[in-house]
Amino acid sequence: MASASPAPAAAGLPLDRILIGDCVAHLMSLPAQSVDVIFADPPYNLQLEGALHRPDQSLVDAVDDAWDQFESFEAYDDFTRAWLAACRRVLKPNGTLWVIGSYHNIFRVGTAMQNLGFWLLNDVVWVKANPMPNFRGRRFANAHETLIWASKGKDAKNYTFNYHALKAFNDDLQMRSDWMLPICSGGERLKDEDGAKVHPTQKPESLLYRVLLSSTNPGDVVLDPFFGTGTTGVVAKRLGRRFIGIEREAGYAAAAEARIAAVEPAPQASLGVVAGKRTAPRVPFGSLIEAGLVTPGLELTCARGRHRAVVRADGSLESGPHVGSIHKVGALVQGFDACNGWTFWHVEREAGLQPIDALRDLVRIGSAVAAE
Amino acid sequence: MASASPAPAAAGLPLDRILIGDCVAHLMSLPAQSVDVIFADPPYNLQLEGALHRPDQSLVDAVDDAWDQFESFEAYDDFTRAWLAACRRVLKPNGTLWVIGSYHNIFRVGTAMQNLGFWLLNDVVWVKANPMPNFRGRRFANAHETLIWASKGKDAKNYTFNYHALKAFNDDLQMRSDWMLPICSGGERLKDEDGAKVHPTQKPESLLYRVLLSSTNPGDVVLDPFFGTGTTGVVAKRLGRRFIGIEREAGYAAAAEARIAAVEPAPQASLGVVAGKRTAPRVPFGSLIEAGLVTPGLELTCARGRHRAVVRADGSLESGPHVGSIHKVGALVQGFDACNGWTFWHVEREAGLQPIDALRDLVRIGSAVAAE
DNA sequence: AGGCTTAATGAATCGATAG
DNA sequence: TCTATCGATTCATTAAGCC
Repeated sequence: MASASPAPAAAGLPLDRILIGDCVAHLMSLPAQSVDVIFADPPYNLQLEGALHRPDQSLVDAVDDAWDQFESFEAYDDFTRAWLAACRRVLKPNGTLWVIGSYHNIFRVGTAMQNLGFWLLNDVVWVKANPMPNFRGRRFANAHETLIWASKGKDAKNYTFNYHALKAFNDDLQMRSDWMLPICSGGERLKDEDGAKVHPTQKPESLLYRVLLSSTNPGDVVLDPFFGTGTTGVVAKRLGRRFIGIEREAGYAAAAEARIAAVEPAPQASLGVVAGKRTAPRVPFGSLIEAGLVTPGLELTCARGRHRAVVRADGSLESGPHVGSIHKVGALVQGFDACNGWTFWHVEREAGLQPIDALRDLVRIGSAVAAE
Repeated sequence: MASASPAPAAAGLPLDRILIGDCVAHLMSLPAQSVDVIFADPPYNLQLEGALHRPDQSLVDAVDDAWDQFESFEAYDDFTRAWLAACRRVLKPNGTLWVIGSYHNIFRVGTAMQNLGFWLLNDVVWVKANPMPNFRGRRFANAHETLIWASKGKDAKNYTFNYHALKAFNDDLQMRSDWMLPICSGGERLKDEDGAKVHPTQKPESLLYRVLLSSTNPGDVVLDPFFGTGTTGVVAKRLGRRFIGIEREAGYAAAAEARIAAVEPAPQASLGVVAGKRTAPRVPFGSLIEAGLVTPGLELTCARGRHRAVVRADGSLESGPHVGSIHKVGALVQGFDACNGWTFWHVEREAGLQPIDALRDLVRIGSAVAAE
């Protein structure tokens, strides 16, 4: 699976593979506008000095790897602009980019993203259920990290956001920008033979699960330019998404490859996401008349019975002086600029008042059955 | 109390007063290295277009004031650098600076702070207990704002941080970087004769209470260059700190002055407002999947085994034609309007059928155990 | 008074499609 | 590219109104 050779320029993507080497070089060799989502966990530029001990004098295993060392803010900014620009080229016009970071680097990353034209959709805070405490008592316990989610530009509005799936996931309340999740520990945390952490900043699968569930569809291509030990690949495989990993250190890539190979994908049938009305086939009001569910002359009312209108043969409504579509007349009788006539207007049924939206559902089910 | 005359250059500070005018000009007339803490709530540079309506067609009262309009990122950056540099001069060597913002501006502010030499101590997220929802279903609900807390430089280590006071405040757990607090509403929110809000972005006193309690001592001087309606002054007076407010709009300053005059310095009386314990974290059904306690494809049944449903990867259930949350599908299969999915749906375990609510308890215990 | 229902509102970068 | 139309979308809290 792992490979050090650059991907062919325009002949398809190296799907479900890990490219070993510098991410900017590899990104430049991938076709433009070819991936759906990018998740990036770049070096945080932690700027630590000296060793940190816990109150019991044990040593904290800090992130002091060479890849996290930069000479200056300018050097870090140069690095950041380079990989962000390379990612931008590879991203589809309606793709989105996720970046995770801490206060050490996230402000510089966010600024660079805005300067490159990315349009910020949300910042999301990963609130850690079990963060490392602050041992010196000189600051607040650093209990969160920040993710930035962005589209390619202000006018790129057709990005993927599985709103209803996330809402169902969250017990029918819309998902918020604060996610409380435990850090990566226990059996999920990769350890070597000595019990040492394989990677100092392995992200929990739960975090990537929520990222990919919200912003990708099954079959989408997810690229991770700082693949590390491959959490992005693990969750992508489990959720039926394709991944492309780029990792500079062969040791991390090897650990990732073995880890991903052991993953069992979720059953295909369970991968569907809850769809909203936006994805349902459009049914004009006139179809209800054609289907015989509504007859010309029928009186519609609002839920309270305050407003009334009569159905005309051409699918328009008439209410006093107002004539027009179900939406237009609904807006006019209320004095609003706009109105969703499907949920505003009701018909009298045995069970009481019913929105005409329910009749539309009947038409949809009917045509689905007829199509089989 | 309010005054438009500049403060004398070196003859003491205009304590407990509001200076009306541009903050950079006023800051330049104050003595260098003279204030202990600065709290700044600058314009966020929201870039709104068009009107936003709620689903009930009511209009969202947006922040469209002239003071929040900037021509470009460059103009906003110039503005930011100017006030930050002026603040830096006035700050004592061991003083600290707080800035609050949202994803629209906070990345630029944080970058500018680092570039000017400020040393970031923490970023703190104000998680809103009751944020405004997302009305169009196209993003995550923007449920937090970010504060940056910084010292004057890497070597300025003798700043004030009342670690033990905060720990006692937080039920003997060290204070974390995520603060859940309600937005400013009710009697605390300033309204004019017509019932309209006096300031569009009034901050809650509980937020300033925590800021000043953590990073100032009684008698310290707190400066706020974007004073608005004076929440910083209110809390400073209540906590026995001195304040200097700078505000460009005389109307805001007048409201602040009247508000502060009515404040009784009585710390203990206000403690109860903010000392409220964080309630048990809500665990949505999706978290059980993220935690691996439930896998996509698993079959759930009701207690009698009459109804069955399959778990999907997005945290929804599927039962015949019904797809949706645990609650929605529970209601649909029974023909009810509502259902508590947590107690209705069960999983097969060695000990027999078990409600999924028991698994939720495991998630809560798991994060608590991991935190120890 | 008290309990219930209805209305109001908050730092918001909040469409898609056919013609 | 612009315009008109269709029609999708909300949570917690406070306050007011109504029996």
